[in-house]
This record gives sequence, structure tokens and C-alpha cells, in this order.
Amino acid sequence: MPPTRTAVRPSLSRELVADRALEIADTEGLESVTIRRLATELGVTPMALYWHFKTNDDLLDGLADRVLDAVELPERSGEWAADIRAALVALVTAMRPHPQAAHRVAERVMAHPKGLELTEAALSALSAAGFSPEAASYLAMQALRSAVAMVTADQVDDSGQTAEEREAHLRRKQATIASLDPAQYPAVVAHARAMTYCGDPESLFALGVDLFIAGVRGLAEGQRR
Amino acid sequence: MPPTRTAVRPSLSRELVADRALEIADTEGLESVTIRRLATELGVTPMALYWHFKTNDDLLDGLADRVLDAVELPERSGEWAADIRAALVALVTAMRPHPQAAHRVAERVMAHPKGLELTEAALSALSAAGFSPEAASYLAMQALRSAVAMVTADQVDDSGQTAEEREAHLRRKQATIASLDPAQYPAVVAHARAMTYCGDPESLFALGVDLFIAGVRGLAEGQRR
DNA sequence: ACCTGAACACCGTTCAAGT
DNA sequence: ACCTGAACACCGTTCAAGT
Repeated sequence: MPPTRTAVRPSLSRELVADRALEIADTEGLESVTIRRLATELGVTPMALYWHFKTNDDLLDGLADRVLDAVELPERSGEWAADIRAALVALVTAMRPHPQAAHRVAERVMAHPKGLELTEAALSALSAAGFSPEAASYLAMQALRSAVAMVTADQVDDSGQTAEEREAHLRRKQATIASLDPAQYPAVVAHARAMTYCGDPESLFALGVDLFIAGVRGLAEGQRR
Repeated sequence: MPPTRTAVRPSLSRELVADRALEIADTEGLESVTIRRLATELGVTPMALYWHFKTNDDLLDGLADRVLDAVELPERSGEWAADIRAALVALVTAMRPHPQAAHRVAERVMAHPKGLELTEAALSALSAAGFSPEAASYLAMQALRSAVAMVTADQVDDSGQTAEEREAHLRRKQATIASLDPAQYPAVVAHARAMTYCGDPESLFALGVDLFIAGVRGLAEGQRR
């Protein structure tokens, strides 16, 4: 019965495949996203995926695009600091559920309509703040990278591992730091707990945004001094 | 004549292998650093490298450590802003020749004596600035990520390619941006040139450092208000 | 201590073919 | 349009063995 064939295995689409790939990336890391692995999970031949994606790289782009698809564009207020903050928060919010994919997402920003909207908002805000095109461009890119930094801040490194592996890694790391010579690295040893466990992710997230905004504000004041 | 055997192929060492790996990473990207490829270049069996490195991951750690080895530790001045700036500049200076390895280097900072020295300087400076252990730890890590961002700023994405490929990619990107609808993305189109070509890397580098310092200074003032 | 050789289970990708 | 099958050239890694 050919009509119910889709009940057995719904035919693939670029979005469907990319979403499955994103799930793999979230749980096991980006480098677990392979054509062959993905094909097996989708119950399909590796070659089937080549109809939807040119290469494995293209697949990873598709995965990143799914994250950008979810960006909810902020409305402009006209106040430059508020606008650039809103753009930054919008991007970070979309990326937070997918820290493992963050780097890829950043690379795709200029190739995606939502990414371009965010960049547009950032650039016009920075221009309004008085920065030259060169400075504004650099700061916009730095905002992008700050967003990646915020999103990946909890996990000490973004080597793709499962959640349990990463926790174990964190514990090992804290033990290592705590066992350092306090005479040689007093501040590091004193910060062992704070460096590895983040009690309140929300407040650190806010701190990251504030840091960037404060930096831009400081530079802007210097600029027009 | 066994004594001159070393003239044909000097015996391997962890540092020698890592340095060759770093060269490959610099010219062709991190993912071109494979055990087999490296073995071929060194005129040796793939398995020979397993004597010096446990896994391919360990090899990449070794490569990153070579970058950190070259860090020249700044002397402390006692003024916190100057001290954290000096630490940031020291790290960026060491990483700049190796942008492709920057991410890996950042991950190794807490596992390397030079990295620990930098962290020690950053944490004690941030404590002196009045930040809590949690905030200081977060800002120190953000400094690290800012450093990575600065180093990789020129190359639009860090997908490992040769220098020529990256230039071509840049040109293509500029063309793409320039061909966007100016009605929809006026600021982006206006910044097409500034976004893709960086006239003076030094000044942008300075801007990145200034941005971070200004941000920390702004937060510190808010903190003790 | 330091390196070789054979083997295994992965991987991306091309080409030709099926429906 | 959408997918299969066989094949090729890579890859990391284990195990046993050589000197």
C-alpha cells in the first residue's frame, strides 16, 4: 500500500535531516554528526543524504541554519545601547539550547536572513553610537563572538562529549586546580570552585551581555571625547 | 654506519612532532593534522607517533601547548587594569601567528604552566578590581575567549583552508554582501567593505583589547557604586 | 625505549543505476 | 525527484612484534 509508505519512513527533507543532525550535535557533539551515522539513524542509505546536502560541510551549515531560523528578531527602540543589547540577547537566546553548534552558527550569520537582520541592527546601532565603519564592523563581529563565548561558557571546553562525560571532566578539572601549589598560584587555587561550577547561569549570562555593552559604551565615550 | 643514522631521520620527540603538526595547522587548518598525514611527512609509520601521543586528541593538545610555551609572561605592575591588559596582550601575541590553533590553545590554558600564570594574573587583577570570585572567574574566561576572538577576527571563519582559499572566500563573501538588497539591509551593504577587508590589523587588535578593558572598567564602576 | 606491520572499524565522496 | 549499491581513498586505533 504505497499511500501509507510515508507512515513507515516519512520522506526526507533538508529541514528534517538538519533537525536530526542538530539533536546529535546537542547530545554528542558536532563531530558525531557524520553522514553515515545520520543516515543509519534515519533508516536510509548514506547516499540519500547527498540529495539534500552537497557535502558534510553543507550538512553542518544546514544544522546551523536551523538554529538561526529560531532567532526572534528584536524590535528597534532607536536607543543604540538598547538596540545592540536586544540583538545580542536574541542571538544568545537562540544559541543557548545548542552550545555545541554555536561556532558553526556564528559562521553562518552573514549567510542567513535572520543573521543579516541581527547584523543590520548591530551595525546601525554602532554607527549611531558614533563608530567608524571599520570600528563598527569589528565590534559587530566581536559581539557575535561574545555571544558564542557566553553560550559556551558553562562547558569548560566544547569538545563534543555526552553530558555525563562533560560533568566528569568538570570534576576532574576542579580537582586538578584545587591540587595546584597555592604558593605559586594563590588566586587560581582560591577560585577553583568558582572557575568550574557556575551557580546561577542566568546571572553570568547577564554579566556577559553587560560586559560587552559596557565595553562599547566606554569606547564610544573615548571616541567622541 | 649507525652513528649517521640520525642524519637521515633525526629521532622523534614530542616537541618535534608537535611543531610539525603546528605548521600543518597553520597552513592547512587543524583538521588536516592527522596522525597518518603527519607520519608520512615525518617519514615514519603512523604507529610511531603513538609512542609520543596517546591519541590524535593528545597530539592536538601537544600542538596547543607549543603555542603556550611561547607566551612571554608580563611583569605585574600592581595596577589592575594594566595587569589584566598585559596578560591579555601576552596571550594574544603568542596566539596571533597560529589563528587556526587558537581554540585548542584556549582549551589548554588551565593545563599549562604559562596558561596558569596568565590566569593567576587575570584573577588577582580582577579581584583587586573588586569583583566577586564568581564574576572574576567568568571575566577571566571571557578574556580568554576575547583573545581567541581577536586572533581569529581577520579570517571570517576558521574552517581550515589554505591562505589562497580563504582569500577567495573573502572575495566571494564581500560580493555576496554587496549584492544584498540595500533597502532591506542598508547598514550591512554600506559596511560591505569594512566587514570583509581589515586595512590595519594592528588597530583592530588594539580595539579588541580596549573593548575588553573598557567593559571590565565599566562593570567595576557599576560594582562598587 | 622506540618503531614497524597487519588488521579492523570507521569516515566522506564519486559514479552508475534504479523507481 | 529521490533514493540505492558498489567502490575508493582516506581516517584513528588495537594488537602483536621487532630492535
